Amino acid sequence: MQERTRPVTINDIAAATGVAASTVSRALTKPGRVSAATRERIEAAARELNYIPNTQARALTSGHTQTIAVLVSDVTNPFYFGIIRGTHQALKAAGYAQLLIDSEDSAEVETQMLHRMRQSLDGAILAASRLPERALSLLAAEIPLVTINRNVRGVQSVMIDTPNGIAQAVEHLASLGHHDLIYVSGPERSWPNEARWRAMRTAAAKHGLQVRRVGPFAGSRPSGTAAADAVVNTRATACVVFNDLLAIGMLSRLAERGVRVPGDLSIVGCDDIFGADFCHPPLTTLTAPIGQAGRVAVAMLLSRLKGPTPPDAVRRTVVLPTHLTVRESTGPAPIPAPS
Amino acid sequence: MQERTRPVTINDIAAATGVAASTVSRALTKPGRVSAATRERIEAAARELNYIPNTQARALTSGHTQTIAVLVSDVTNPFYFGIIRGTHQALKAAGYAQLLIDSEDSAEVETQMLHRMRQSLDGAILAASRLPERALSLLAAEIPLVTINRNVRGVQSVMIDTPNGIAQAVEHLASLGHHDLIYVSGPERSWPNEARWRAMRTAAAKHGLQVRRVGPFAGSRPSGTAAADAVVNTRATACVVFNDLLAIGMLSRLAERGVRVPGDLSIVGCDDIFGADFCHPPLTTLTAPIGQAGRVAVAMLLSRLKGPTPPDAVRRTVVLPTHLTVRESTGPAPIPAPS
DNA sequence: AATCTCGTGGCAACCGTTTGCCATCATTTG
DNA sequence: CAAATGATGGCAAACGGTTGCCACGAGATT
Repeated sequence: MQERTRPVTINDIAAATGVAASTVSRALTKPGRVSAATRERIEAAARELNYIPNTQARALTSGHTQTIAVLVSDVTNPFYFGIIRGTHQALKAAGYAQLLIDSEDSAEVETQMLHRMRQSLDGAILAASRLPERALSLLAAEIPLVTINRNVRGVQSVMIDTPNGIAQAVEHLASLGHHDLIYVSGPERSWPNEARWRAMRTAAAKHGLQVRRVGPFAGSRPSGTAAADAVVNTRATACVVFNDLLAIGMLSRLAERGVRVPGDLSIVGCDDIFGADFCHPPLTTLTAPIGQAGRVAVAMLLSRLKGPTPPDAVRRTVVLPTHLTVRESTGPAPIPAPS
Repeated sequence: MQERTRPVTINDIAAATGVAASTVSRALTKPGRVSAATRERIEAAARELNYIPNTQARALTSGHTQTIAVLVSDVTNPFYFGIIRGTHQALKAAGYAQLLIDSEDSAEVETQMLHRMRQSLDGAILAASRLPERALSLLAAEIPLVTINRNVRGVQSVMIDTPNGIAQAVEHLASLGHHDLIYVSGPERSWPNEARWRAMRTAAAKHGLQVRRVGPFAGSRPSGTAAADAVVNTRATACVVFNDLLAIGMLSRLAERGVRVPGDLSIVGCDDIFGADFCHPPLTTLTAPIGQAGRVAVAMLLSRLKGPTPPDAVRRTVVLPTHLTVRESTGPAPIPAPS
């Protein structure tokens, strides 16, 4: 029925209460700055008129947009769902909006987007950045940044301690009698991938086990085919896989080839994403506190936006623990067939 | 090294080229309005200085924020991944930013958020709105809206034609010799849920099959337990389930109870979400073009934002076809045990 | 040759809010 | 009782663009 009405502004409130616009502004944003009496009158009027502050105008002077970008390298990767959920919750609770950006696995898109939007953002959370270290530092000087699973000097970060979990996984496999392990590598330039591989080697060494690596593979389901084939060729009896997505892809291929899991081959994934518990067989995996990672990242970012960077009060890096969740994709090492 | 530099403004460019700021503005936004020569000079300077227009300031006068909100009822529901991906792609291509909002399945949050942000948005896409029809119409008057899977007079929408797919599913089950069908119902107030149930009844009637309904259940994995138990009680031989998430939940419970799928019970899901192909057994399901739905929704919204609502040139409702993807959760009806 | 057009660019107001500075008045202090 | 102090509110200038209106000059028209 009614025309699209012009939104209520502070001027309308000022007119309604007979004070200046500046007083309205202060009453609404700096509670102590005006007398309690007038503040109440103004607040009443604001409620009455159903006033909603204009974010754009606010941002223009204050420089704060109340918006945080969350960058993921691929929105369809279930690993990020948890993160997105976590950041979303925390941001919403703090009154911030979440701008979701898919960097399409491209460092260029990542920089471009961040650079172009920097005036519209108060900060950004980088889940799995593909950026080289130098570019990341540079960017961090332009806009407040928190990375997830990426450790760069001078940039706050939340690290998921998968390496430590890897040790648990290797222990688990060792106790099942496996001697010959494979690490199925993810993308070469992925930071967590390298960390996992290093952890795997040290853990294997500690238990006196042999460990090799195949790959690199993309951390996606389709790559599972090639990965599975590669692993089968090695004749190893157990493997730890870069992430669950890849592991699930492998599962399909192995079923196709008639390789029994865990009868012939035990598999450990990483992350415990959606699906890891209902694939077949359910995946033994390193459960990562993904949602928490998102929430913590937001907390770090926001605390920095509030206090003007108290040098050390803000912790630079937070490490979140992981643990091994044993399901059905791991089992005793097969008795070697007499050759 | 360098201080956080003040961003380049239109005035800087004006100063650099010796023209007025207004001319710069026009050169950059209304190409025909200035002479080619000056425009080129200005563009060169803009490139040179690495000028990035300030979105907030632009929005203030123009009223356009180049931002579209995408509302989902639960970010962690894999059904929305596809939609989010689709909208994201399309929006990015058109130079819009995507603001992701989780309505937490609450009509109240939905209205609140939309209302509060309406000044910061050019429009919104509602994937699975929980809003009553009236509220939706009202909201549509406030801010350009496109709904997905929700048909309300006067509101543009993208409909996924699952009902038609249901007919295919019933046909499939009929051909496998099933006579006694169950529809496992989703949330009561869900629009698509009702549509699916209606389609199921007419399809069953057409084939002379018996069909009942159990539920309502939440469209989530945990609800699968109760749903599975309910279905087993009915002694039906086949069921169509509101969505894949619920179906996958049922699968787990059925395995636990020793009910074989499809040996004892055939199951058809809806949506073909991530995971439907690798659960156990892989789910026969109605494949919905989810990503496309997101893209189409964006296209509809943007075309309306451009042309000032050419009454009919903009189609009001677009229907997207679905098809049945047969995997391994459906099979021949069991031979009834002699009682 | 005088006028009409049109293309081009500048001026200045405006979008809604924030904020530095000043004026006012009441209260406290010496 | 005069002066200093502090609390409170108004004025006006930003913030970075956009846009209506006007002015100027060149080419076209009569």
